[in-house]
Amino acid sequence: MSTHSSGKELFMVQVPREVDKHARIIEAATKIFSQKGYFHSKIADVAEAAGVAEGTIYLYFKSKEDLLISIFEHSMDKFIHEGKKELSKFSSPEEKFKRFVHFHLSLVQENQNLSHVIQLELRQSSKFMKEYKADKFFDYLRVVEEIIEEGQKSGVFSLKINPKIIRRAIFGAVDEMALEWVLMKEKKYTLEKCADQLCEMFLNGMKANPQGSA
Amino acid sequence: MSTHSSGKELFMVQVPREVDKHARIIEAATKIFSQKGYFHSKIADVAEAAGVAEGTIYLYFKSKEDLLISIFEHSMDKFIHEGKKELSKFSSPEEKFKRFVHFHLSLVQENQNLSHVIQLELRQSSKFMKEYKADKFFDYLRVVEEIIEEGQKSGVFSLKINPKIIRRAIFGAVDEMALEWVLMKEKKYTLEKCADQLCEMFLNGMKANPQGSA
Amino acid sequence: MSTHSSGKELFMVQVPREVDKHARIIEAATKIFSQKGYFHSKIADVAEAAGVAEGTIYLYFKSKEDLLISIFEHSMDKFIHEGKKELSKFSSPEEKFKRFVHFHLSLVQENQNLSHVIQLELRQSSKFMKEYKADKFFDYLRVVEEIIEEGQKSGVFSLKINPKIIRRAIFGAVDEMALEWVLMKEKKYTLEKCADQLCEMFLNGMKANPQGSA
Amino acid sequence: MSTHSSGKELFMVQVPREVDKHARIIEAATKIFSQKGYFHSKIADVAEAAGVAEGTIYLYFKSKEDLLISIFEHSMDKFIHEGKKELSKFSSPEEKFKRFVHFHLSLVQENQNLSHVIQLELRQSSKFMKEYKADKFFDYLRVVEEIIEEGQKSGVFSLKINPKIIRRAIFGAVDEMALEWVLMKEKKYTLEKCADQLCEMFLNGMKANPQGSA
DNA sequence: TATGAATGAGTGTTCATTCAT
DNA sequence: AATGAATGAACACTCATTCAT
Repeated sequence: MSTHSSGKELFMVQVPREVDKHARIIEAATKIFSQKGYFHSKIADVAEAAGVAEGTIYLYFKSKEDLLISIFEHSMDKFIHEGKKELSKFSSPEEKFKRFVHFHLSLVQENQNLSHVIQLELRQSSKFMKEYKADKFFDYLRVVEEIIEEGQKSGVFSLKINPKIIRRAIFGAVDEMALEWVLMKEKKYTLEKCADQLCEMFLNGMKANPQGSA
Repeated sequence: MSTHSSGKELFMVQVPREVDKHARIIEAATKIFSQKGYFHSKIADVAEAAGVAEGTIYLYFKSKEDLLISIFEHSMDKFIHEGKKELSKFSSPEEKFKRFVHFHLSLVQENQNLSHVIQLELRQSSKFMKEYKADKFFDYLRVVEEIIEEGQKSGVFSLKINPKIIRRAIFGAVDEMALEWVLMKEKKYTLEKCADQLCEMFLNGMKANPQGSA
Repeated sequence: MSTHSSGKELFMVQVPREVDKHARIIEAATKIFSQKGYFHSKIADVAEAAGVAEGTIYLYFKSKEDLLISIFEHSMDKFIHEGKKELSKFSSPEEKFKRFVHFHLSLVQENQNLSHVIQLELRQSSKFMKEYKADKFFDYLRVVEEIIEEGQKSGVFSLKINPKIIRRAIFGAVDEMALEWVLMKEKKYTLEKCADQLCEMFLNGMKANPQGSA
Repeated sequence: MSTHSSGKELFMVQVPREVDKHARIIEAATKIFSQKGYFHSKIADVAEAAGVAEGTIYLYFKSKEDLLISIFEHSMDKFIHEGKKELSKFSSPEEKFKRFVHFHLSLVQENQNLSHVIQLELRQSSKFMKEYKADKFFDYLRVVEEIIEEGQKSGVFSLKINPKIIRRAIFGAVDEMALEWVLMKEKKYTLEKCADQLCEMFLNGMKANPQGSA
């Protein structure tokens, strides 16, 4: 869309900023919400950042809360889809696991504002906490769960592991890691480094005991 | 508590129930904030729950935000102190680690409202995020870090582990676990079970390689 | 009406459906205003009911208030004209009076939405209250006044009656009657019945004293 | 209440304007609503006129609409009560009728703003139109109905009169009269004069035919 | 100390009106 | 002429905070 904007202007001079207001508002809101926090952000702030009038926001979103939730919905589908595609390139569960960790962390790195909003601000919406969280979020968790189960079946991950419990622990670890990194002002280490450390520990931790050896 | 208040007044005329009130307000705020969320909670709600007038809250706390932060401060000192005491009973880093996980999870279990506030609501305060988080929260993280370092020194934990990174991953995993458990309506498994799974995985994950094998 | 529109276009190319639209908007506004009240009606509602775009309304009416006032103007000319025509069929003042009451009530009955708007919503317009009311409305009142005066001259109505005062009382009675009837959900009696009762009372009330006494 | 305000200030300097804020707000709202119309009146206008802060209004009234309805409720009880008391002084239905007309008109005269609000602005409230109107307003109408029925029983009013229909006609006539008078800038005649004209006409109109005489 | 009535700044949302197409 | 997306001024209502008692 934005990739051929220069070409567009050649013969469509009169469509100056009409490039999907919906997307522009989402983008602006993500930035503002992540900077100031949801409750401290005013609709006027978002409107200004998006370069539209306040009223325009209500043409695209029912309410401020709807806008917040839309940020989440808008991104999650894409991420889960991309994530699955990324993982499908690899067959070994260990490799998949590494890819998952790297993918999640790089996603956070590349979408820091969005991550911030999803991790922190979204919980301000009681509507979201009641209605949405389960669906999309558990889709995401299930990806981890499936990797673990696959590894257990192929004998590389210990059968002692309860995938339903550990999937959440892994998510928590990866996400907290990401959050720290996002909030960190002077980055002390790369996310790559973090990813490696995490993978090393988790893969070791879940490794099936080399029972045959004894 | 209030049953011997008349006796108290005999020799503590000037501290009749204020100490009591401070605590009662903290307690009420913790409950209300965790139920409704910080921004959706009104000072009037807290006042009612604490059984005091709205104005009274301002005799003990500078502002609503100050009250929120006070909840954190009030509890962290106690928890870190208790945590260190608990851990000091054990000498092996592995045992200490297990204790830490169990201690944190049981703390969450016994103080669900407080956990909720600290984990979610506190981040609403920009003042907290800027000024406080580092101090008390990192004190808490440092406990984990020290256990890891101790384990590395004594040769039970791998030297490949970067304590500064992994401490946060562990905290994230344990805390997310706890959060899930707190939010779970029908508890599908005990926190003990979770703790065991976490310990198993982390201890395996951090274990020093059986060097002798090479 | 719309059935011969193709023929119309043959020699009236420049007035294709505008006349139609003006009327359609008036009609739609009358319906919407009477259903929801003037302030609770949105231009968007009227536009939808009229089957035109919002902006189109502003091609025919200066403002929402102008639209409201136009409803009144549009109908009053017709009604006064029809009323006078109807009354002119009768010569006796008493008969004229009866006709007037019946005519007004049947007008209300047949144009309930319009009546509602004129009786209730129109007063929301300060412009109307200041500028218009006098003109058209007093034209209407004058019809009653003239009947009374005529009756007084011909000796059937008492000279004690002050036509300027009583015309308004009569209008108020008839109109309140009509209003009640319009708002009444289950019609308890016909407007004919009401008209008869009103005429009976007013005609008796205005009747000249039995002159023989002097 | 307001009659001894000067005396009050002598020894109650510190209760300067505390004289029933509820009443002061009602009074201010009545004035503002009648001057500008309900929808054109802002809460800020009412607050300023009442000498209170905007928020204070919401301590006494749930909403702007509630305030409007309260104006009505607050006055109707009093008026109906006073009206019945006034009427009870007289026994002849004709005299009662005259009293009713004079009472209503003088009420309007003395409470012009209030009359305006009740007659015009109140209808803006859909809540009122649905829930309240029936109750209090019909109480008022019933007073007229009872007078008519009493007169019919005692033989002074014609049995041809349907009290349920005529009560409304009378109310409409009296009220329209009052409304005209309220809106009239230069009063062309006294309300007394109007009252006399109305009574004369209605009493004649309802009079039982002197059947025996013929 | 304790109260809670009063304050008034602050903001999400609406909707009549405009104007580029 | 017709459209309807965009505008932005306007306003009811909330609620943290104050302060007279």
